[in-house]
Amino acid sequence: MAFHCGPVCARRGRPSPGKSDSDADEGGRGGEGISELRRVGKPGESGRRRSPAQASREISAFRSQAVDREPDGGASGRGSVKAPCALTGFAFPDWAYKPESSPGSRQIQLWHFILELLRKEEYHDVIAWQGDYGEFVIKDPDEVARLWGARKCKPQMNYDKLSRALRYYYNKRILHKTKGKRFTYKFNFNKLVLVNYPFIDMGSAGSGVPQSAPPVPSGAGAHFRFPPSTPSDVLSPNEDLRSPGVFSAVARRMARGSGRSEAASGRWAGRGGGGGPSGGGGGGGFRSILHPRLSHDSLFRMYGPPANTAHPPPRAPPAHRVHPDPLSPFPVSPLPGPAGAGLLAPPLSPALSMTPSSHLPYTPSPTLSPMLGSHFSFNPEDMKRYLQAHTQSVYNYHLSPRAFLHYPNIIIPQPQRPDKGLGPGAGGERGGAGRGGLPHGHGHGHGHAHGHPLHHPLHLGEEPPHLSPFKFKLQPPPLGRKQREGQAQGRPGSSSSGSLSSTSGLGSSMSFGSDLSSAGGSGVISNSSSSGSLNSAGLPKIKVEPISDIESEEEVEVTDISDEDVDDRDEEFDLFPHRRDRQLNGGAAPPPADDDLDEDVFKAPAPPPPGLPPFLGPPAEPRRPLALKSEPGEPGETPPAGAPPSGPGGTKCIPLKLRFKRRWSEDQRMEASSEESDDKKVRAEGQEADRNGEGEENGEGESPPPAPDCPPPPNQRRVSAELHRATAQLSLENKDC
DNA sequence: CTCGGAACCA
DNA sequence: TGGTTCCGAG
Repeated sequence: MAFHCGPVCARRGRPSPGKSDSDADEGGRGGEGISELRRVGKPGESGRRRSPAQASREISAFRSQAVDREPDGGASGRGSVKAPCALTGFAFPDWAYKPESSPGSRQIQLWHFILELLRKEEYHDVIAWQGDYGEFVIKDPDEVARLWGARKCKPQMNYDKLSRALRYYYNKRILHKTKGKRFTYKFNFNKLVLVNYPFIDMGSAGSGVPQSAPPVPSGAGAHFRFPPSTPSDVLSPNEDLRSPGVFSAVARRMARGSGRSEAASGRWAGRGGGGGPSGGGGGGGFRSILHPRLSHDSLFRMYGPPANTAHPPPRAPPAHRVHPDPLSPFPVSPLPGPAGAGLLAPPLSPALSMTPSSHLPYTPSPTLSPMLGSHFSFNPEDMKRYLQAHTQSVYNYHLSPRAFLHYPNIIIPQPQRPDKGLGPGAGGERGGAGRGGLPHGHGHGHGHAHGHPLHHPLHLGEEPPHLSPFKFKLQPPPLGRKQREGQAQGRPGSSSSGSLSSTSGLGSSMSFGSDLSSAGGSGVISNSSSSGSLNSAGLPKIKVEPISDIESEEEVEVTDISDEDVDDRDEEFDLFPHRRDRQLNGGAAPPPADDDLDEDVFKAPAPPPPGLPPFLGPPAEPRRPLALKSEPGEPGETPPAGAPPSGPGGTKCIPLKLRFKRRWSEDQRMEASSEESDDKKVRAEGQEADRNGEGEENGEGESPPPAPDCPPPPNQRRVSAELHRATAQLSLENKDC
């Protein structure tokens, strides 16, 4: 067993570059000796014989690490980020590795390592992407364990241990297990990305494309701060993961949002298509991503012409899930191969895949990308682009129309958010806006935490002056299974955990700055119209269109950012949006309406309570507030059974706080039952998906690519306008209340 | 196989 | 913090 622990191991730090081979030392180091004795017994890894090839692989693996770190000269230079290594293609910012930043992350982390292996073709026989986006299979567990052990200088490493480590990621949401499939796990790239790059300023993304404008280094006042957060932030499960509130939100949205109807069900629509292996050129990758349901045209319509004129006309309908690289979860293969073209950014996240490429302003261009060759990179720039794209997509695409309206300029929280400790008001998660704002509620908040607005194409610039950190986070911290259980038990009342408090913060809920308001351009509205799903999602329950029959609920599902947060669920997988719905249903009580509720809350006219700026009613915008809830009859708002009594009708007037509370309570309940929910959700989702015609990720097979449906009706805009109005009214009402 | 608790390490 | 190592349970 030769593990290469050499240099690498020696220092916690990263191996020095180049050393690759050297490492061969085996690890014998006693350091860990601890249990060697014990371990001895285990069969395991130890014995594996490796083929030379493997050996080489190992080496390369190590090497890659070292290499990766090269500074990139490129744009990325900014900040502490290190340049991605072209060689590896997979680069992480230094901080990712660095100890200093985060205590925890001094060394390479397992997920990094996994990703690394994944991106290397050499290891495809050992571990490879498979199935849904982000899903990978460990073909040779022992080998992977060995490699890992080598990297960590833990000769005794075996799959059992490695898998344990992997399981810890579940709670962090970095990974989750694909049930039913052996050795199959799925990355939650959103988390990874978001987590790591929460600070990225999306603002630039807006219209445009970053291409021309590389992200500005933080120094410049730009929002983009690179290394703001410490790595720890990055990964920390509780907050950290979420921290990227906005992003999260986005992600969620992506996942969930229209998701359900759209991508959601489908899994990442993106998968394939576009880009070819090479990443298809610039936009290609994304393009492929478009949600099946939406046509480019629609998108455009919805959002208006892409900011960049440059965009090529929408292509033919993207093939869903077609990927050049079968192995890769990304639309564009992240793999090092030829694909060089694929820029990481976009492809990176499976989530992205969901996004419609069309708008993406972002066009991957080699030039732009520092990492040309690389596919997956954490390079800030790439990430930024990625995120931007993400954002856009999210907002544009996945967010509810409402969201768009309101959040046109969503800002990403700055790295240093004060909010951390936010009080109730603050909302717990840092994440700001995205997070969903209100826990269930809608988030009206302003999400912007200052910062970085995501803009829509429509509104680019405005950033709200305020930087408030995101506040709303109602969600309780993600719970582990155990925790959940515990909660369940404990939580008779409602949220037991402290998280609540944050929740309570309803008020805290996100605050959207004026930004949001600004957003609204018509474009936004149109969005809503886009697909039924969107509508549903977006606007509060107004059914603009008869969406498919699918349960409106689902369709409705998500919507705003606020929803987003819906919490953990989302969080869990941003990637997997659907779950949430399921959960609701499954969840204890939540009546079908749950979603509604959730949404309701959000929907509720959120007149932002004092703390919250009105979600809807953007000041800036002339448009009137939407009727958030105009949901017809939606008792939706009404509290679910368990929910507090607000009459259906009455609900409208209910103070936001109450609403939030209710929502919160519900959530809590749900959470309690959540355990099941996952599975259930999954199933449900799957079902739904099926209904929709889209498959979900359920581990099982891949579902066929979803067919796009529901082109947005032309009148959507009108509708949306109406909605806005209604919203506004509601808002007013609420205020009164 | 998978999960997750617990103790422990760095 | 992020595993690593054991281990019992399903």
